[in-house]
Amino acid sequence: MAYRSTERVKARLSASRQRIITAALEIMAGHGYAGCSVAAVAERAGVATGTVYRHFPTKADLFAEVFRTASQREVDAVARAAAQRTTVAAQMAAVVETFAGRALQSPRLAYALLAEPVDPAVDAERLTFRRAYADLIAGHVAAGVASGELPAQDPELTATALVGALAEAMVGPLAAGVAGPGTIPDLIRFIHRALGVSP
Amino acid sequence: MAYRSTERVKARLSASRQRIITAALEIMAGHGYAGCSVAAVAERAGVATGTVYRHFPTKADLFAEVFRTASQREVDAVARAAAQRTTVAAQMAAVVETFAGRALQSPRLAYALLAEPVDPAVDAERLTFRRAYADLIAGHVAAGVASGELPAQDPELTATALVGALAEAMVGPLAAGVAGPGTIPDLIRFIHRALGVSP
DNA sequence: GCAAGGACTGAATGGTGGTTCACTTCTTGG
DNA sequence: CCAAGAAGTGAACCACCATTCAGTCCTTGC
Repeated sequence: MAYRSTERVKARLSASRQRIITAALEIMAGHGYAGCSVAAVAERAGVATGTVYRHFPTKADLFAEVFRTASQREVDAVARAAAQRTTVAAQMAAVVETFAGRALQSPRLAYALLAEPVDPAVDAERLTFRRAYADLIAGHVAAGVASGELPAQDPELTATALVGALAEAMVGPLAAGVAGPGTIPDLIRFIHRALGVSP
Repeated sequence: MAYRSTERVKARLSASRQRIITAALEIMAGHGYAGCSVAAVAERAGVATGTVYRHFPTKADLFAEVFRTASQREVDAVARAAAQRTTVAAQMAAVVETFAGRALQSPRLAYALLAEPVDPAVDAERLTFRRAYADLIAGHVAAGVASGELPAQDPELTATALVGALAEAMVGPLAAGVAGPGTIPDLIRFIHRALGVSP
């Protein structure tokens, strides 16, 4: 045997794979999923289209990973912001502010992640994205119920419904490019009421 | 001139057009939007594919109308159910029960109308669907705020968020085919809290 | 019955874009 | 430097389907 993959090659492969994912993310942020042909991603990553298929079996697999990466980043940011607060009320305010703030910062990407039409296989990844948010929120809600800060309720259902409310409330502003100044505070008030935070 | 379209022909044309819409709806209810090739719709309607294009300029136009028809039916049913109640609390309970009940009755269709990936042009029609629900809810909320049954709030934002909550809460059950027995009552409680209905 | 003109047909067309693969280039151990 | 084998290339391929259109069938008023 005259060839065995070495560390240096492994690193280059991994870097190449990463560049493809990054390129896909950048195109999504600029032109949405609709602008993400495999050829365009490859060109931006500086590789040939065929090379994309050395790293991902299908386009759907590539974008499943792209969605996973982007989602993780968003969920982490929101989780980090919430973790710095002590009451559930403050935690949920942080969730809304962070989620909405970041979405409005990159509206095209947020739209792609939240609502843009995509292949069914990629759509499935979106479910886990929303699920991750729901889990995050459900954790805080359950803690709030346990501590008595919130009234008794099903944390899962509350969290799911809140994720839907948050996403739906952002679709309009994302399409418009900006949110009215009252939107975020109003949304926080809505969510506090929905949680049963005592006024 | 030896030919002028007569009533009988007009009626046949209109019936044919209607059959195409109905066929599309039936296929959506059975196999989702994904199963709705023009050829499949035409076959089910008992016409040739070309005939579809004598009634609709493009597939997107056909499905815009299909979505509009189906949506209107849903919104009307929900509006009718809500109109029979007198308090906002009862009206919103009726909204949830009717919306969720009907969705669970035809889960595939509900999924197609709510969340399935579709052409952007058809997706736009979906926005008006959600908008119609939001307007319906916003009307009741505004009345409730005016009468003092609900605390001060932006009825538009509340309604939008509630539509999102409702839709999101249904996606899981729709995928599963059934909702847990507590889902609908819990959802009603959630929505009552979110509206600020006094307990 | 017949001419005019619309309705209907469905096989052929065409555009799109994901996927492949024969070939080239690079990497490795000896 | 060489042979073996992997990585990279990108033009060609192909499947899928919406859309078209030349030919056929119907309907109408005379």
